[in-house]
This record gives sequence, C-alpha cells and structure tokens, in this order.
Amino acid sequence: MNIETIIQKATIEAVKTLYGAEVNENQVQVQNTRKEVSGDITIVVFPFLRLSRKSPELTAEDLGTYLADKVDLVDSFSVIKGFLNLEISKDYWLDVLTESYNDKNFGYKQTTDESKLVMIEYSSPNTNKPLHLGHIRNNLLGYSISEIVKANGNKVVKTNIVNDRGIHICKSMYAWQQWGNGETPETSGMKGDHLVGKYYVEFDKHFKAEIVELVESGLSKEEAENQAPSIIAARELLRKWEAKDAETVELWKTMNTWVYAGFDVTYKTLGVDFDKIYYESDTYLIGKDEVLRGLKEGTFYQKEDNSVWADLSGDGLDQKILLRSDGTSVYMTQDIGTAKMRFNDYPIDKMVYVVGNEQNYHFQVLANLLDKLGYSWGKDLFHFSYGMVELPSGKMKSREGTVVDADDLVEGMIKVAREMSAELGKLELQSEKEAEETFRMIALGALKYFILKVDPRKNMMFNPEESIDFNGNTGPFIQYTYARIQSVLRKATDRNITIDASREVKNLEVKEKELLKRISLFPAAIQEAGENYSPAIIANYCYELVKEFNQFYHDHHILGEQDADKMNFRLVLAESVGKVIQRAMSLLGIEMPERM
RNA sequence: GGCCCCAUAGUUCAACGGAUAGAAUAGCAGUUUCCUAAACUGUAGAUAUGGGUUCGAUUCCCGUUGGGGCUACCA
Repeated sequence: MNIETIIQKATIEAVKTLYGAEVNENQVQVQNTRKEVSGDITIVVFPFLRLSRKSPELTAEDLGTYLADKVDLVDSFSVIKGFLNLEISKDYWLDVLTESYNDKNFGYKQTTDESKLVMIEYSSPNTNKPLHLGHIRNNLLGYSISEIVKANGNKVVKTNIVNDRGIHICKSMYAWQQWGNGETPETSGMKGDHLVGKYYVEFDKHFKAEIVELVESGLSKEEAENQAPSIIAARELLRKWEAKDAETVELWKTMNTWVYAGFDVTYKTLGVDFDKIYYESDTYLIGKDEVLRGLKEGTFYQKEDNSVWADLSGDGLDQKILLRSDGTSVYMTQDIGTAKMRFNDYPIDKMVYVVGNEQNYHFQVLANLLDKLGYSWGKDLFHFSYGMVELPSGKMKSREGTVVDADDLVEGMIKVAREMSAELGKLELQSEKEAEETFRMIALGALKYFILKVDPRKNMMFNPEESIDFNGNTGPFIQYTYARIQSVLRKATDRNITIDASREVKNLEVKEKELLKRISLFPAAIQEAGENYSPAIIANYCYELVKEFNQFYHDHHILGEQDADKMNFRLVLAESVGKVIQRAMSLLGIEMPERM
C-alpha cells in the first residue's frame, strides 16, 4: 500500500476519533508537500473545520499529534495555516528504493484471470494516401495508451481497422487509370502509399478544374460537384467494386497492396504494431445487413429514393444516412459491421476508439445506433477523443497537399539528430552503425515525447520549420540523462566496484530523499495515466524525475565519493532511477540509448 | 443558424476547488582541473473580459469577445 493511501486511511480514523464524524476519501486531500516547505506528505485540513469547530492551525495540530502518535511511518509534523505537513520515516523511502531496484515490474500491475479485456482501436488509415502528422499523433497515442492500459493490469488487444474501400480509394483508382500510364512503385521508385496518394491529389486537381468549368457554364456549385465527369466515374467504380466486377476488384487489390507495403514501413519506423487487423471490405456487408435488419424491424426508415436513414432526433441528435440511394454503404454502416464482428471475435469488456475529436458526433451516433440495434455494449463504447495537430499555416488538408508527411518528418528529424551529434562532437562514442541507431532513437524520442507530453484531449501546435527541440523538456533530454547514468554504472564496473542494494544506509540527504520521493510516485503515475488515458502524465512524471536527478548528479560526484557505503547507496539510487526512467519511457514507446 | 471544444509568460506546454499559478524555450547574467556542458545556477516575464457560487476559483456556473471543430448520399 502506498503512503498516500496509508495517510488517508489514518486521517479518516483520526477525524472520527477526534471529532466523532465520518468523512469519505474525497474529503481527505493528501498531496505531496511543496518543495520549499519541510515535510513529505501534506494534508489539507480546511474540509474538517466544520467538524472540529476550531481554527485551521489548531485542527491541523490535533490531527498531526494523532497521526505522529498512531502511525509508525509518521516521524513528525509541522503546520502552516491549514496545511498539515508530515515527515515520513527514512525506512519507508528506503523500502521504495529496494522495491524499485529489485522488482522488475515496479509500478506495473500483472494481468490475472480476472483481468478485463480491453480492445483498443487506433491508426485506422485510409488506403488512398500516406500517413501524415495527424496519423502520427493517433498512432503514438494509441500505442502508448495500450501500453499504459496493460501496465494497469488489463489484457489488451491492439486493433486497426483499415478503411480499404470506399469512394476515396476509387478516386485514386480512377486517376491512376486515366493518367497513370501503368506506373508502379517499382517503375517510379516511390513508396507505394506515396504513389497512390499522388493519384489522389491528381484526382482532386482534375475534379476541381471540371467544377470550375461547369460553374462557368451556368451550373450551381452543388450541381457541378455532383455532375463532374471524374466524380461520376469514381462513383461508377465504387458501384462496380461493390458488384464484385473482376477488373475493378483486381485494380483495387493491386493498389491496396502497394499501400500496405508502404504503411508497414512507416509503422515499423514509428515502432507501433497491432494484434488484429480488420478490413472494412470484410465488415461493411455485415454492417449493411445490420442496417437492413434495422429497417425491417422499423428502427430505421427508407426515403423515396431508396436511401436508408436513422431518425435520432428523439435523442438530441440528427437524421443520419446509413445506406445511399444506390445501396452502397457509408462510413457509419461499416463501423456498425466492424463493431459487431469484433464482439463476435473477442470477449471484449471495454472497447476504446482512438479517433480525433472531429469525430465526436460520429461516435455519439454510433453508440446510439448500436444501442437501437439491440447491442447492450453499444452505450459502453469509449471514444478516446484526441485533439488535432495544428500547423502555423492552419489545418492540414491532404487533398490540398498542405500536410506534413510522416515519413519525411521522421527522416528529417534523424538528419537533425545526426547533425546535432556531429556538432557536439559525440560521434566518437560508438561505431558508425551504433551511432546511426542512436540517431534514430533520439529523433523518434524527440518526436514521440513532443507529441505525447501534451494533454491528448487538447489541440496542439506543431511547427515543422522549427523542427523539434532536443533541449529542455524533451525526449532527448531524458535519453541523455539515462545515457549518463549508464555511463556511471559502466565506469563503476570498470573500477571493480560492486553494487550491493542490501547494504545498510545510515542517513538520507535532502536530495537523495527527493529522488526517492519521486521514484515512489511511479506506480501512482501509471494508475493516474490509466484512469485518464493520458500518456502526458507519464511524460510529466518522467521529466520531473530526470530533472531532479540531473540536479543531484551535478551536485554529487558519485564516483568521487570517499565513503564507500555512501557511494554504493548512490550507485543503487542512480541505477534505480535509470530503471524507472526506462520503464516510464517504454510506456510512451520511447527507446533509451546506452550512449549518446 | 444549431450543437460541441478551446482561451495561462514573446512562444510551446503544466497546475484532483488549496499554500507565493509551475516548466521549457527565446532574452539577459553566470558555472567546465570533477562520473558525458544535449548539463547546472541566477534574472525578468502570464490566468482574454464582466458577473456569480465559497473559507478559498486558472479550475465550477452565466454573459461577452476571440479561435477551432461538427452539422455530407466523404472516410
């Protein structure tokens, strides 16, 4: 049991004994004592004034006396206004050190037979264009959340629903047919997803030109958008695809294969993976069946043009189309089918969708529709809604080419890492091959940390011009600290110093205790991150620990220490910090270089 | 028009309703005989606006202003 919980329970007891009143856990605010103030754990006593009918100071005095007396771990206390600051005994902090040093799973909860099965959907790309910065945030969040949910003792199935069919693919297909001259990834030397994306842009170019022409000839913009020859051709391809026209399906397969090969490279670079991949081409028919069932049962209704709709106005939502007038299915139809298929495949306790907040409405509607179709789990779907990545120039639009390409971005950052290392004269530390691997780790560490350290729910600003910092509150800063710890440990080994974690410790210095306090918070950070679905909490935790360590490291020359016991203790401490950093960062999918 | 989200130093981000609103960057001023200076230390700088709720509000509620999203027979 961690110290906060112990203090909280003891305080509830204290209030009961002293004032004869019951208080619940929410009323007992236990927090870490501010650094400027002496003490380790602070209790806010304002909520108890009503019960004690005394001043804040006297109330705190009462509680402090009681706790110091009854709780072994509380050595002493001090009172500042309505804040009761408790001094926790040395033994507690040393126990934390022993645990973090010896327990490989320090901070993680193990899965058991009772563990919940959480399915987490993320990435979910369209197969008509390469991944961009927005997808990067999605992928990094999805992967990290999966790791965090796992660390909280759940079973996790990472899943990806590939939007491999639909009008968008048909646009690329049509453009390739028209203007591609048989170009392939092999003949062009382009990565498959980039090649297909090129034709998506090509389509839009022609489409826009046609609209301009039609509008000039007197049509309204809306009419023009519906009558442009290229969109009619794309729709025809979609219809043929759904009718299983051999030639169309063949082209579709070919182009998707190119795209998958490209995606695989990008996923590998980003270090994300999946346990189960679904394809909409497999699930949309199930969704269609479900919609038709709903129509038959009177849940949905059909318009004169044969399109099928749901009327959700009774639930504060709108009319929603589920099947087009030509009978083809839309995004929502597919999501219904995918959900059904998943719940058939797995005993899912909780379904999490990692999808941008622009789709908040979509998921409200989806949950509502599944509920109407009679699925009890419909209401329990959790949309992990993250904010958009904004550029200084505004929103990214792939059709207009104003996107930051994922592959280009990573490549550019590796280049920056390489140049920066050369500039700092770090290249001699390792062989060329190892160095290249380190640059990769640093570049990805910078990118991942930059994106994951911000509250996922909020929109964030990303300026590719300024690239990403390698100094300050960044991934490389944390990696660098880790590398220095490893360096100290290597040097200790070189000098034949053995590290003994069981040796007795006489006294704790302030900075040492500060570090132990930080380490002790790791399990709580993981839990909080899990409850809030927020990698940012882990990033923040890790940064505080690292900063604390850097100050310590600067002030205390571990290997220059004369007292052998003290040196040993500090080595144990350093190694422990390194382990915690490594575990924390692995929850963000960030690798730690041994040297940099 | 309707619905939803956001607003904190020059900039990018923090702050379960709790102590003097924290960091990082950019600026200025310093620290390398010493385990990696991608480090450390000092300095200056912010809650858009008007009300309300209470012991206490950046946080909760209402209004105003400014920004973003959704409101597709796109996905």
